Amino acid sequence: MYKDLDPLLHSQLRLAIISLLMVHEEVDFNQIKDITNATSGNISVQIKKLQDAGYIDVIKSFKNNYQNTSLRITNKGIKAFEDYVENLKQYIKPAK
Amino acid sequence: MYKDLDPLLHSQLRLAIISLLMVHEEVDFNQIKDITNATSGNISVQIKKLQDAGYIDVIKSFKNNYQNTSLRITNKGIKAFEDYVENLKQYIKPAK
DNA sequence: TAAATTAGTTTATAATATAAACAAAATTTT
DNA sequence: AAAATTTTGTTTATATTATAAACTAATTTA
Repeated sequence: MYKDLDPLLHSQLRLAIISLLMVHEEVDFNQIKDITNATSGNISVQIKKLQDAGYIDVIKSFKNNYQNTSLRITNKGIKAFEDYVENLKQYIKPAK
Repeated sequence: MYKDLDPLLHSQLRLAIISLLMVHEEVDFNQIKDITNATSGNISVQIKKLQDAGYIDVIKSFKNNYQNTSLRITNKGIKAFEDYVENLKQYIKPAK
């Protein structure tokens, strides 16, 4: 009945990051910081976890002389998100 | 934009328990064990947390000579669940 | 050129989920 | 009827996780 929820996505900050990436083609570090109000350290750690899982691609470049870290969701990430939402529905839309 | 998710509900097992209680007037310890496949210890701890938060009432009685622990959701619990779901929607239904 | 800002990483800590070990009463087995 | 087993949980220990503090390195400003 209640399927397991992917622990990588069942985390407020990582879910917010993935959610942003489902809507915007590409999102960078500072946008995430502004929108989520999380600390840089926290964001950095969660990005690495999502990257290690193959859920996102991390693109490092330079923008007006500063380093820039940009993210894109992968197909694997999209699938994981969709599965997560599908499973989650069983919890939040309880039907008799 | 992304509102904080109540940490008490953003936990797979506690969410499953609350979800069950949103559907069934009263649910007992063993039903939770059967449905969730969680260990007794885990369930016991999570029940206490939900009780401490005032989200559920815990009714201890005897049923055919054995102790029986039964749960009911409180109004506060219902409100918390509804708020949680409302906030969660922003994460899982990302709109441009 | 010293101080401040930008952009992020690494490391430490605090909280949390989870299971293992334990307890107490009831039942079954020998 | 004593010993072993089952039922119904609780307490305690451990492993994982989320999060922030401390740090690094480059750039810009005073």
